[in-house]
Amino acid sequence: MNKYYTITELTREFGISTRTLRFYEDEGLIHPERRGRTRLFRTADRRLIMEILRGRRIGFTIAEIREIIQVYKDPPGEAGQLRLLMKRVEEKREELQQKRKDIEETLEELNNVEEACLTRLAEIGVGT
Amino acid sequence: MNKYYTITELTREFGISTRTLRFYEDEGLIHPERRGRTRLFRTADRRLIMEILRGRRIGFTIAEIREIIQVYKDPPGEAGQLRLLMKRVEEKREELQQKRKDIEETLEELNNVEEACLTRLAEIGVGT
DNA sequence: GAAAAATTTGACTTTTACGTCAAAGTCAAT
DNA sequence: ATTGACTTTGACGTAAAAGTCAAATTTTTC
Repeated sequence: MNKYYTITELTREFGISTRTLRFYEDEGLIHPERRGRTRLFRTADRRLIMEILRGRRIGFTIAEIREIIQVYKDPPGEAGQLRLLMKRVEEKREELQQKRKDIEETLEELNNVEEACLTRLAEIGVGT
Repeated sequence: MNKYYTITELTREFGISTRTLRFYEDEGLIHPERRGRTRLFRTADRRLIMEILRGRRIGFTIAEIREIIQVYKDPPGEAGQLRLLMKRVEEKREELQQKRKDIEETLEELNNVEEACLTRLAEIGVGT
């Protein structure tokens, strides 16, 4: 079938605007096909968008996301480049591990807040 | 001793600028004491800054961070407010869990990239 | 107590990631 | 062929989170 997605189908699915997708195209993150001037999105484009949005949720900048996509598209062949890439990977790993730790600590705090709320609610009104 | 920290001590420790700390003060996140016009930071301020930076790393906005600080400073007493807060806590929890999942997936991908690099390096140059 | 270093304030600028039009083109259905 | 929905392009706008710069104070050090 090789179905095409229209731009609004995708914006609805992902809760983003057409402006956002156009922006991602301008930034070179996606390259939907065209019929005339209208963009036609393939399944591959859709998957890529999902990855872009994941990167966005994590807090990656457009430049970082572009870089990641780039590496997947054509991985470096030369040894120096490979080592450089590995260094960058290691940096990113540390950043993400820190972020994960931050998140876990914050989740803990959310638990405390919730408990405090429940306790307080029990104190003032008997009904839950 | 009840030591004071100067603004630059803190900027150096946390790798941020004085502008950032002033900005956080303008935004009502911190309230360092003053001797004349100069800011004097206490240990409590320092801890608060650490929490602000953690929030920042997670991707919280200033407004969200302010809200969190506010809840800690004076938790709501009224039942309706408490329920509202619990709802917000639940939303944040889901957001953070999603983010954690995103991070874990990305860490997995980083592993793959690293392995691919190592494989490729082994292929081309024998020396590691 | 004078010079040097640090700090403050205020105003203006920048960057990122889009939002918001407006005008024109396009396609699907009537 | 026209209506109406959708899409594109381009230009300009915006909000958040600082950065930058200059001038005035203040503090510290010798």
